[in-house]
Amino acid sequence: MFKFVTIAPKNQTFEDMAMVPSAFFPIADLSNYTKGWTIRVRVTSKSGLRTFQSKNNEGGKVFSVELLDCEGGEIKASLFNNAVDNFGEMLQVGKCFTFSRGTLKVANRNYSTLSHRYELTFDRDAAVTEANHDSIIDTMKLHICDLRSVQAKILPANVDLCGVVVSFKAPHAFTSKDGKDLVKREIVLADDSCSSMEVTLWSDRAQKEDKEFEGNPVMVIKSVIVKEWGNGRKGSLLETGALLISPSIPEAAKVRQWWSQGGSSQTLTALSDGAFVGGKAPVGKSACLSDIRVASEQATFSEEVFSVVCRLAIVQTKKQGEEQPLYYMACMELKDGNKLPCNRRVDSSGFCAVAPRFNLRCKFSDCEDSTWLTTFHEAAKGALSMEAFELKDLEQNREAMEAAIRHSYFQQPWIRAKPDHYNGESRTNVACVDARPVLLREHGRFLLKEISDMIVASCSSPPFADTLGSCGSLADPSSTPPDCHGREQVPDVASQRISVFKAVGSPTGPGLGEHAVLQPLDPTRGCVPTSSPAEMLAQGSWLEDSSRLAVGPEEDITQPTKLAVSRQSLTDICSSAVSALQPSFPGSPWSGTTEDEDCNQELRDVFFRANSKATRVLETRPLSSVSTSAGPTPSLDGRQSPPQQWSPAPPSSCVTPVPQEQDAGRSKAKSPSQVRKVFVGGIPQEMSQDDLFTFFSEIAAVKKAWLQKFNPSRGPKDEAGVAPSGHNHRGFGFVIFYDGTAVDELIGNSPSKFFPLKDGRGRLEVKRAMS
DNA sequence: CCCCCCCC
Repeated sequence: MFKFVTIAPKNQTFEDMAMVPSAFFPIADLSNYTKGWTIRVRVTSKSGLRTFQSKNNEGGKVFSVELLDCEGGEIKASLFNNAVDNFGEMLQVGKCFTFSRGTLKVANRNYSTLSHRYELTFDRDAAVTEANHDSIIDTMKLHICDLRSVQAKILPANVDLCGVVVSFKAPHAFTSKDGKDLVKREIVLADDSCSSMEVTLWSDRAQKEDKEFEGNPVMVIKSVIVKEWGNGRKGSLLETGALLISPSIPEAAKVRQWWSQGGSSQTLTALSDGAFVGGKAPVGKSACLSDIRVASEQATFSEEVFSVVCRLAIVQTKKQGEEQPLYYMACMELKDGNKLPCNRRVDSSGFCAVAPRFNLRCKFSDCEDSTWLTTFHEAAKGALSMEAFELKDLEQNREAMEAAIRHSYFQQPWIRAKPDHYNGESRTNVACVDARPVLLREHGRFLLKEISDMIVASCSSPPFADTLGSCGSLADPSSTPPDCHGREQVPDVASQRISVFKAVGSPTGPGLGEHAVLQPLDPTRGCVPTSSPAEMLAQGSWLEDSSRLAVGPEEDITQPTKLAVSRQSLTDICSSAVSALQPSFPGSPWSGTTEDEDCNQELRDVFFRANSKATRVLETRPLSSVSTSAGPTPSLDGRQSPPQQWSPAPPSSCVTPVPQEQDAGRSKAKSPSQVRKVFVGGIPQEMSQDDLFTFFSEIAAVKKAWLQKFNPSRGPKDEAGVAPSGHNHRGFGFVIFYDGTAVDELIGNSPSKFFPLKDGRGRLEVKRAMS
């Protein structure tokens, strides 16, 4: 992955080579156990001087340098106050010095781009002398990484790049929101991994003459911070970094050659796509709530933002019987420097202008999972479609307040959620950073495309290879409907029908949609006649968003069978396609417009295309994670639902009213992912995440599998979380199956089961996951 | 002892 490149100074002599550096301590070995060390180093970068007000109100000043020694060790050093006076002028980039009498402390990962576990600080005791014999120390150390691998990095990432300047903008001067005058210039770099990324240069580097950027020069840029921006990734060259134009290093020559021998006309994969759909934060990856759960369990430093269409299920109004505050009074004064309100909590005396701001814990649900998200003011306004003062107006009456909140339950926002970070530490908490109305048209089309793609995929691959596997192993054959398998052998195109199901469930139960009852709905109209959520609630039930698409013979579905487990993504795509396309859905932009008809046509097209290919796609997940055996899905009262008439039903009658779940609100039920998740121990270091996935895929359909990495915050900086000993993971991991019955099959009632590895190198221990 | 990687 990393290429190790060093840039040697010119005129390196034999004498230099022969000079034994043993008198000097290797930077790489410095730690806070090292005493009496002296290092001999080259300054490879130097920051500007900063002044500050320390906590005891004394003024201070500091600047920092990066130091490189002859063995390639690098460390950051900060010089304070007296050291600034004594050595500030003397320390210049490119020159060599000996340093001693400094203090070592564990490096703060946030502020150091180097990989050293420690950093140095120097103050009045510091001893720094200029050294002459400097030529055995390289002038710079690069860890060049190609752009394609930047795409896969956990963000924010710090990388060194070597690429061709494929385009550049003019320098642009502006004032930041903190009042700083800044100049930036954006360039686009491309390399022989056939990828390109936008990188922002600052101040002097931005103000180099245009001609420096003309003619597709190769540039090496060291210390680029890569972040998610818009729908892509974008780099920014740090002050401590370096910009080399057309350097004489092998990497530059290689990229140059690639460019001149056809690279310039190749199609490049662009990592940067600044386009926003709206709003300031990144739109994020389209996901399900279970993806958020998995990401938060992994506790990485990922900045990934997830974009989920889901429903607001519950707001935490009480915690262990205690009423929870739903908003707080915040200072509305504008902060100096920028025009944003300071939002600090103020006491009841309120010395400055105050306004209520939401601070909620909200549970959101989608077709697969539910998750609690910290939901601050802006996002809460969107999720509740309510202003905080509307709630405060009811403060005399708590019940009215809670009722007002409940009124917003089952709204379907489009949220963006982001793992919460605090001082650079990743926390298991996830925050909802934004909630806004679903862009129904856009979302519906997106889903339609997925449906379409899946239908194509399921037609081209052996139909139901995986389904049959699952069906065979997971279902009780005696209770499987007889024609479930028979039909697949000889598909009778003419008799195939497409059915759209919606699952009807109670919103209060765990994992919304358990105890679901299937309703065949009208395929010929291409849309699902349904009641509005308000009507459903009035009936004491709710048309849950986990609608399913099933394509199959009519008779298969008129018997409300529990359908075989197959493709997970089918669950995903159906989760909102139908509601997004419901003309009757309140507020739908399609309502009563010609778009209404357009979208129905699209839906019809997709369904009929599927129909003509005689595809049979069955249900993807057990509709009840309580009952996992195959066979008829019982309705709530324990009776089998009667066969449904295959005819369009008027909206109000197409949904069977379902009584409120008796055990609504029970709290001990496992979430769907817990039921389907196992702990795997005894994993050899050579086993990769993909191997883990493959291993268990041979047993049952695996949704996700991952290895537990070392916590990067607890070790030397290494974004891959690799421990110093070269271990790739902690020897254990987790697997989530599509279906909880896989876990039952695997483990049964035993505390754990062992699975030998094929190559005889030990065995894996599988247990039920604790959470 | 500090800065918190700048902007759209």
